[in-house]
Amino acid sequence: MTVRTRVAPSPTGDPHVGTAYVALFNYCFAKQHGGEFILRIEDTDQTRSSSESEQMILDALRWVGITWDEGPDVGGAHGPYRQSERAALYQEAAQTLLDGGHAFRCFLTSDELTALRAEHQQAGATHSMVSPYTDLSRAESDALVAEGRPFVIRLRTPREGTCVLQDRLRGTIEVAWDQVDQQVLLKSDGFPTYHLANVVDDHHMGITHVLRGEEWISSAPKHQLLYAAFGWDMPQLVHLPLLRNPDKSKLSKRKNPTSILYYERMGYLPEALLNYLGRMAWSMPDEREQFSLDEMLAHFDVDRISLGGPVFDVAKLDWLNGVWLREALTEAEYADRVAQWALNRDYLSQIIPLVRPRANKFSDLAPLAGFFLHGVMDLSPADLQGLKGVADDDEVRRILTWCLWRLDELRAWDPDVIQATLREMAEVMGLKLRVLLAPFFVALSGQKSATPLFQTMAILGKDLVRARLRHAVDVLKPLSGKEQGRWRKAFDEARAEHAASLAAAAGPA
RNA sequence: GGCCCGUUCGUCUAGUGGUUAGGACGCUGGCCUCUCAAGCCGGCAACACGGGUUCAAAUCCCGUACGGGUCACCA
Repeated sequence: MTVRTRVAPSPTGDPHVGTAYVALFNYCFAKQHGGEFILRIEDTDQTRSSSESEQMILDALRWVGITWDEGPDVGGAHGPYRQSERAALYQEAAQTLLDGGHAFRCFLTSDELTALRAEHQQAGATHSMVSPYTDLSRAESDALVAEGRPFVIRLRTPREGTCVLQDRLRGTIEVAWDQVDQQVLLKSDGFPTYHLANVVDDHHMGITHVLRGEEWISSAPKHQLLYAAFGWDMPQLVHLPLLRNPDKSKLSKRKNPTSILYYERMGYLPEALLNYLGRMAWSMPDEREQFSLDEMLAHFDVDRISLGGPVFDVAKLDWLNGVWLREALTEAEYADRVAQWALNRDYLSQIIPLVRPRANKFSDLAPLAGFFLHGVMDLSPADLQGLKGVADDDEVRRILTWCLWRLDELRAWDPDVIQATLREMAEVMGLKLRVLLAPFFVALSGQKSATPLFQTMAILGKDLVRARLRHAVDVLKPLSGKEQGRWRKAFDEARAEHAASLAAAAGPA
């Protein structure tokens, strides 16, 4: 049997380092067994998935140096590799489950569901929730469908006994069946949830080993149930420990840069980033720190994965990247990489329109545009103090924090959108645009004035902007947990108020 | 809160019954040196706790504590 593994990202945002981490382990495992590694796009969430995100994820994985044998862009014998293009398969699978009595239609509306959930919680129940439609006869169920009642298809779970699972790294895991919920398999929009699509695809794509994040352990019983219902062999499960923030929580962009694009932008070598990810939860048998993908592949041993969740430590990544830069590249390669990074026609041509009006000679460019080549800016509190129209440190922190939150919601990232957003924030906060923008110039360029802000932000990119703004806040005083809560509430209220006043102004004439 | 997973220096880790518990990052002292890095040499620093099992436990078992995940028509 050929070993086949996969990574199955959901195209709902920036390419995450966690995706590269999981991909790396899957890749190494498959390749070292002479197997195949597949990339599948899990875009069953119609409201959040986007093709831009999919493209970014593919590009980012390629950038770090991971390649796949089958995938949406390279094809393969088990396609299509995008779940949105496999809808019929899931419909059919759901029907099979329904017919076999392994699933049932649930006609609960979302309001009813919410109410039920609240009740369930209130009662302090220690088992999972059971739908009132669980035991509806097929005839009754069909009748409701004929009436046109919307429904979802849920998994029928045993209410007693114990589910026994095997995890390659953790051994036997036992879960009482009454803890397993009647997971929605097919949503009312006809799309499958992760659980159904994942099992169906892994089977049809011949996946033999599933290396995935630890967060999936608790849903493994459902998956096992599905495999059994279909009469399929279940792949071997390997739950990898989750990458963590310094505070040990699951790595999140609120607390740590998580986008691969950020690391690319900061000037890390893809080889170094991948090398670093390979050091997360794993080590070379001889404990050497620096190794290439091929070297990792040659020595990889899935059973030597350690289980404590590793903290993603940028300081060590910096050191490792430095080792690559100093020792692994020739000078010529080094020059090429620098050019590739930022000193290229493409990047310069974005910057030049902004600095050309301001420069009288090329040597003016360094002070004018040097910040385009920086990581986070080297700031002291004084740099952010005494800005005209800004009351105090807390106001600067509040401006940056609120705008950061608002900016995080943006999908598009271009000068117009940024401009509209910041103008809106000025209104929300009751500040003149000029005043609101003042801290931005300092945070982003290190100077009180710089190139036009909105274009500048667009060029710097969302990730770097986020990092610099957050750094500026931290330089004054990091946001405490308490402030975070208070400010978030005030932020939401101010926005609601602003929206209301807009509505009133535009109201019926 | 229920359930599940985890726990070796601050961080990444080696270690699978007998080790002075090793390495790496960071921090720190020194050497080198036109400065700063880099490099080299040294230092600080860990088996969460409590019970067992055993001649012997970081390693096996049980509890406790702590951390994490999960309880969505998101993945």
